[in-house]
Amino acid sequence: MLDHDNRDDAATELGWQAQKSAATRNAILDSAISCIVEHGYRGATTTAIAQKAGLSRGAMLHHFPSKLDIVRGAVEHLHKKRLKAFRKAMTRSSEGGQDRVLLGVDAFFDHVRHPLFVAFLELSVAARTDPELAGILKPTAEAFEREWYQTAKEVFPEWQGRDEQFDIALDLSRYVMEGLAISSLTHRGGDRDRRVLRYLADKLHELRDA
Amino acid sequence: MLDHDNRDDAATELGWQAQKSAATRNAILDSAISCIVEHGYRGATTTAIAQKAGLSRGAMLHHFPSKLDIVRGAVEHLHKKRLKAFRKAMTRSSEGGQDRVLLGVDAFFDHVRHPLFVAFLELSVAARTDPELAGILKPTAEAFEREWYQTAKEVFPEWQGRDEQFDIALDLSRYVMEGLAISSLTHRGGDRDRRVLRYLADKLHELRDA
DNA sequence: ATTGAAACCGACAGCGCTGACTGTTACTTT
DNA sequence: AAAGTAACAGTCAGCGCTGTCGGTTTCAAT
Repeated sequence: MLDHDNRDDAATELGWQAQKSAATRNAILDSAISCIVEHGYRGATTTAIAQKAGLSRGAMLHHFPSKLDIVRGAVEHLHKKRLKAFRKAMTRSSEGGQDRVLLGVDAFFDHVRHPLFVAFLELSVAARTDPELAGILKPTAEAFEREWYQTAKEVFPEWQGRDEQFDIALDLSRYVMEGLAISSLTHRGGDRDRRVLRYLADKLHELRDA
Repeated sequence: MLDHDNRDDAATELGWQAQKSAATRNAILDSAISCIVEHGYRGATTTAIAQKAGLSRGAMLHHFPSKLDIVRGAVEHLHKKRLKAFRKAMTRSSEGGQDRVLLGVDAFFDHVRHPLFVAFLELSVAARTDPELAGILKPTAEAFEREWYQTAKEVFPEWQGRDEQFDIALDLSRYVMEGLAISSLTHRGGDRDRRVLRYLADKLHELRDA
């Protein structure tokens, strides 16, 4: 009765249906994020999401009864992926034993140029004029920020005891990076952007060694 | 034939109709910007714009045949208003003879917290996924940046001859400010933001006196 | 094998937005 | 005074998006 085909594989443990269900749910949420990146939040229609996910609208609305449910799931999904990517980039940058600050700056810069950040930006802007979305996004964004802060602290233990400088370094980096990211939406940043990043890295060194 | 009622008043010189036409055109463009701030770019429908401007949709479509025409006008309108506000704030800050850098930082910070900047941000983000809007916005944004740069140079003549430091100071300020502005869409910036601004002002002093 | 449920599809009605059209009033020209 | 033009209003059809509903196939349980 309960002995013949489970308990050996973490994947099949759930049974075929549940497994497939989880797979299509993931496909839908990935598609939703892609569509937000590609068409903007308001342009990410259920039709487009279903099409890119490879199923019919009816099927999709079986997994997520309404568009708001998709958004809820997508925001959560995005949060996890973004945090994971950030962790990976940061820990990898901490392994190359050279200039950890410089590597961190590069990793962070890649982070804000990544499509996942674009999706988050799109959601943030849309949430400003969409109370329902704001209600979904706000707690998740706050959680992200906390975990992001925690991760940064773990990756850079050499700032131990210099809390104030570290906070300033983090905030400064974040604002410069995000400002750079949105500005690069309209204008093509070339040498001047690189110069600012070099200056930023310089100041981060100062803050660490001060 | 050409002697009886013009040539005396700059306002009536245009005649009643042309004058009223210009007034309603302005009202429409103001309303468009307001609606973008209030409902986002995609939410700024012709219905909402006409209503807030105080006329019927039909009347509005007499002045601007299509929505794209409204957008064209609004972008231009926004550009002028933003530049004017920036100039005013900057020159005013340069008059108070105390710490010009600090006053400039404050003025700039006010600038990115102003609704006009929100409108511009909304347009920038929307333009990422809307080629038609991008075609309208891009040249105007580039012009704004050039004139903005020029104004800054005029207002702060004491940086004369320190071009590289000045460019870094400007870019740094801009990215920090804009990053701060978009971050404040989601999270409530309190003391930490003030601390970063103080740090920024500090570094600007360094750049000037280095 | 049969019953039940879950994944999936296609069609439908409702709604908001856009742009085109006709009609009305006020001003301008000769 | 009459003809012409500009400002304005209201209605209409077309289109895309959302959410609901009935129908079909595939898996799971007895």
